[in-house]
Amino acid sequence: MTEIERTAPAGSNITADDVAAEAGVSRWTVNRAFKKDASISAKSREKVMRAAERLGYVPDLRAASLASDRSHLVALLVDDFANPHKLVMLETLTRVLRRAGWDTLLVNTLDKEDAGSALINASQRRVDAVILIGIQFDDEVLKTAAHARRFRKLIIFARTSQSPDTISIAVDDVKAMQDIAGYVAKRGYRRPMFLAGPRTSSAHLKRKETFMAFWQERFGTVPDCASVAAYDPQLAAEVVTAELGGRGRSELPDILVCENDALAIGAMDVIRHRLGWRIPGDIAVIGFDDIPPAGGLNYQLSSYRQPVAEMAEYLVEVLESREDRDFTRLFEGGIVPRDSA
Amino acid sequence: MTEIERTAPAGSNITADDVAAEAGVSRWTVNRAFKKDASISAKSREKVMRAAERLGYVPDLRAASLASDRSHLVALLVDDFANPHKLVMLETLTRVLRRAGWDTLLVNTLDKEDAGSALINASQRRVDAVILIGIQFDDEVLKTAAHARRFRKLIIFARTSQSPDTISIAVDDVKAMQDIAGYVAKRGYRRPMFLAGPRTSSAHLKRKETFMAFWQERFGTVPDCASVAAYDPQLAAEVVTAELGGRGRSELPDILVCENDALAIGAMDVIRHRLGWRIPGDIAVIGFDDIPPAGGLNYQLSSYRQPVAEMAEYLVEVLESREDRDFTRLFEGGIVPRDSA
DNA sequence: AGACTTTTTGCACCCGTGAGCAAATTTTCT
DNA sequence: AGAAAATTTGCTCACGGGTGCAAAAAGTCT
Repeated sequence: MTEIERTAPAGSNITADDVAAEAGVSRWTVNRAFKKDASISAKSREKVMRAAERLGYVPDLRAASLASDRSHLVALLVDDFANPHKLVMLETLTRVLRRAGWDTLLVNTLDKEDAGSALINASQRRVDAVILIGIQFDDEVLKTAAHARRFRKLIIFARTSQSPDTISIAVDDVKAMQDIAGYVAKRGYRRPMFLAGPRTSSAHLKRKETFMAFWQERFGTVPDCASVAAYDPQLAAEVVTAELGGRGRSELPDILVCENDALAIGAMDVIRHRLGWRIPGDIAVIGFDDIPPAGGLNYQLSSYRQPVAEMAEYLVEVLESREDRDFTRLFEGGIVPRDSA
Repeated sequence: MTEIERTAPAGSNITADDVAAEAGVSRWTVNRAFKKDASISAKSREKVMRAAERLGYVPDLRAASLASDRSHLVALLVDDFANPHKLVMLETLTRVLRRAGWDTLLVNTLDKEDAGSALINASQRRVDAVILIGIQFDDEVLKTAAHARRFRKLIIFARTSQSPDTISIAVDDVKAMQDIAGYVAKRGYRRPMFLAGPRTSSAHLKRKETFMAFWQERFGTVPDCASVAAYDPQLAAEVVTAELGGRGRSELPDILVCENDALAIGAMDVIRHRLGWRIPGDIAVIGFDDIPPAGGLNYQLSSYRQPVAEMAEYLVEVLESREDRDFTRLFEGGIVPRDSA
């Protein structure tokens, strides 16, 4: 190796020491140059940055994280990839987090048993926080999490949980579902059927309960109800076929209130193409989440939009705050009326 | 702090030293216990694991990565969240990678200008490889990548690139499109129109060119062609409206060959609901990727399925191999015929 | 049992950076 | 100019674990 070698040979390891030598300062000055709000003169920073540029140096975040005990890294645990809404959430979260200087580890929680090992996975990378956006995180899993916990914050996003040591950032499901129920009633529907998703003990959506309670109180009747094992349009299609197939028009509910759009879309497909009814003529449909296809020409699905971006911004605030007590922060969205109901 | 403190107080930092003390061995024996294929007796491993369990110890992968220069971490750069196929790819990749012991950093490349800084981002985490699954990575970006490169491998997934130092893992677009063109011809369609996605200089899909060439050679005519600025159903809808709106039935192409399903689905929506034609009666549609809704009741879209899981398995092989020359590995999928064409 | 081979264990040194303090330098004020 | 205050810089020690070798322990053979 000659001394002339200046430009970074691809793959080599330029460290702060190399830059320090090049710039004629100490290693610590180099590190300070890369740190915002560090105590360093504009002149030396400039000098360092120039040298770093020449050598192709970027600080090693592993070492930084090791030394400072802050990784600026979060783990996103996801298990529910059949729901198109997940793509929206992933996009929003990664965008907002990255803008704020946070990196995201995407962990696919393969199945329920796997949730625990996914948490250990995250622990080993020493993430600052774990964010759960999935459905199969029950109390048991969360308890495991609390045990082997090597991260400061456990955040449930877009869902609320009663578990201790857990932060929830979600839409106010009760308020939202009351809005929907009110909308359904006001539009004159009187024989609703509720299409629910899977039930988990923790991190529960209170949508079904709220709707049922509302309806019973208002009209004294208990609506029909069906449940789907996952937020998957195809599964929803099967359930709706089983429920509504063979019914005459008069036996049909007048509206299908769905726990979210993934279910609603599967239901709409069945209603139109397998059962041959028209929407909203024969039966109306309303969903939740306002996923992209809901606004498309084909579905024109009335839905409820969560302020996902706003929730993500708040998530960043939570990550950046020092305190780590548990709490729940609720947001409010709004109904997006379209043709389907 | 008393000496009685045994169980890990949540958030504290148990290190290999602590476990070593607890198990009555040296720190290195502890680390060996956690390393597969390490030179350690079954007895001491057992002893160590028991102690680790008691204290709630898990090895720190930051430190491991720092010391060994292997992070077992990859960065996934994604920019194209409007395409539902991305969700499938994300699911498959994260699942397969995790099974093989690799963690995934999901980086949302906000826009074209941002691609460079996304790469630096990944570099700072010292990932072992960067995987690109997006559309806006042009030669310039890739050149930047090659420059500031702190990772061993740059892999373009589900797309091919001519860039040097770049590994491509993709479906054989030429072969695939020839299959599709053959299928279209055999089904008797004679006035196709091609709906293409955005063009990028590098990492190009050769689908359009292949289809055009095939058709010209076979029938001597050059099919109509339209182009959409992103793989987004909504954008596709606009383009198709502009192209086909106002045409009479006889002026219509008899089939719309789409570069992928995201475009096809947007096109189908317009054709049915805005233009009022029937599929495949008035105009047929064929896509690419076989995204979930393609198989749903509503679309029943004929498409081409890529062996994504198989490609992901191969990706793992590439990650695990030592050599880092550039090459391209092509896979073969197959047409999934449905009602739309 | 003694000599030799194989397995297991311990150790020095290194990976690249941060926190916090003391020394050096610059700026400000009288 | 000289002293005090403010800013900048360098340094020690620490973060947690991997590499490769040497010492120790265990197993094998005659």
